[in-house]
Amino acid sequence: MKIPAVKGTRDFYPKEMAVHNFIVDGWKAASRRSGFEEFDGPIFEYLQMYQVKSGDEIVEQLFHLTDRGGRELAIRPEITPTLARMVNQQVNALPRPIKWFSVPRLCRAERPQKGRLREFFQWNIDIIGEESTLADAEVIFCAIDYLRSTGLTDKDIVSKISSRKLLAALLRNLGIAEDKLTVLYPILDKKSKIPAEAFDEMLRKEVTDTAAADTILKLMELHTVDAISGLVDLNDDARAALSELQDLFGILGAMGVGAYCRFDMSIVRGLAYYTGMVFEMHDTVGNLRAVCGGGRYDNLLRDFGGPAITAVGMGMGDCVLEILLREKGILKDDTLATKKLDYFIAVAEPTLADKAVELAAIIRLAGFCCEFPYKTGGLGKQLKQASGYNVSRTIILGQEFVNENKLVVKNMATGQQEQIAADDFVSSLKSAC
RNA sequence: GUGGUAGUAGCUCAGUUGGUUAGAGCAUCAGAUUGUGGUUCUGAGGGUCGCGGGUUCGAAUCCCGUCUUCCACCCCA
Repeated sequence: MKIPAVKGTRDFYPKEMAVHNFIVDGWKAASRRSGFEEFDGPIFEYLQMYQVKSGDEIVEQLFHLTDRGGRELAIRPEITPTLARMVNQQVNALPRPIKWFSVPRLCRAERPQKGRLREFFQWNIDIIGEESTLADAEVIFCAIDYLRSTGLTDKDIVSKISSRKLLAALLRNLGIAEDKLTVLYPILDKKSKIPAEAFDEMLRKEVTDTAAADTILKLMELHTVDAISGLVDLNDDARAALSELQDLFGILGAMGVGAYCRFDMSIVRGLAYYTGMVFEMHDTVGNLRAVCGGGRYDNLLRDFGGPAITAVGMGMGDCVLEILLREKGILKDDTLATKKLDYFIAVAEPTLADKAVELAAIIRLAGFCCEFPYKTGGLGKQLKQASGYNVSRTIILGQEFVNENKLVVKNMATGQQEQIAADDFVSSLKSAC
């Protein structure tokens, strides 16, 4: 009986694995460049962990199970609660600021579609315990640093940045009640995702004051921080938030990634827990869903039973990223080798087959990648095999080994070959490591 | 959860108004090639036509159901 792969999952054959590793290796390298340390947790947690800050709808999109001890568990749909739990457990012992990253495998029981599967990987970086705008800047910088390292430019991607703190202050200034804010965030977040008329209607349903709604609509169109003060009167909170944003853009400019960054009031993020800077990165063409998103959240650790410590972080999924990298021609099929050997040993004299195994083992123990053929057919066939294996050098064991203990070492790129005494070759391996 | 789309070899796809033994390219394996590789030529293997039911003398083809894919909606941590 043939059992199919589960809906919304992927199989990583060596070819796909090479692509996956290309992405993950890039993520990890960028994280380390900015001084983040890697962590990971279990792939399942108590179901309750994901009910703390989410409603029932989100819990429905969870893969959950009951174990034999009756524990209600869920496969992790995100790593942030695990991060909060882990940090809380050792919060007094960890040196600040805590700069951690992770590349967890996550599962969500959603309907699969373009750029979204039921099982995926997500790069997360977080800085915990640092209030300075420098931390906000580092998170954004690190994400841009990675994308730039793949070959994407400021023509391809843009980081849209805003501030919940600023938005909240402006909305309060317009007479929006405090409890209305959390209702309004998810609506404002849809601004660039739905037709203008539909957005207009949704907004006016919640904001009955026509003048206030008009002002909100104008605010959402703004793309420079300075334009805000021309549009509305600023109170102290708004001025403080504005100055923070200006700081942030100043730092990003000084870090050399200003061209990737743009102020965009319409970036709100649907989630309630963001309290400060929020950002999303998109392809400039705008066909795809966000490549990554994040922001500052002040209450996360506290929500999970810890102290009130501020944090800032972001997540980047592998699905949209891979689509983008393919669209931009950065990832192509057959550009990534699934196998690469330093040496392949070809056997020209069938009696030397055992010698090939011995020599291969010596080369491997010296730290090099090496294979020998299982079947010693024609030499031509073995060289063909070596070509397929992406080999740098092929060692031919033949008559000269029988007569003079010499190896033929063939450079597979140039086709040139030379004879080397077997003992010299082995000692050169040892001196190389 | 809702709507649409498609499903034929490992992959990409042909397959006539329903009609004999379902084909091609690529890939794989073997041979040409018993001391020299990526090319070329020859051959071979590989199919429950997604699965189940129905209509029919006869179904890859028509109908129903189901699973899966892709796309959009809901949602997006």
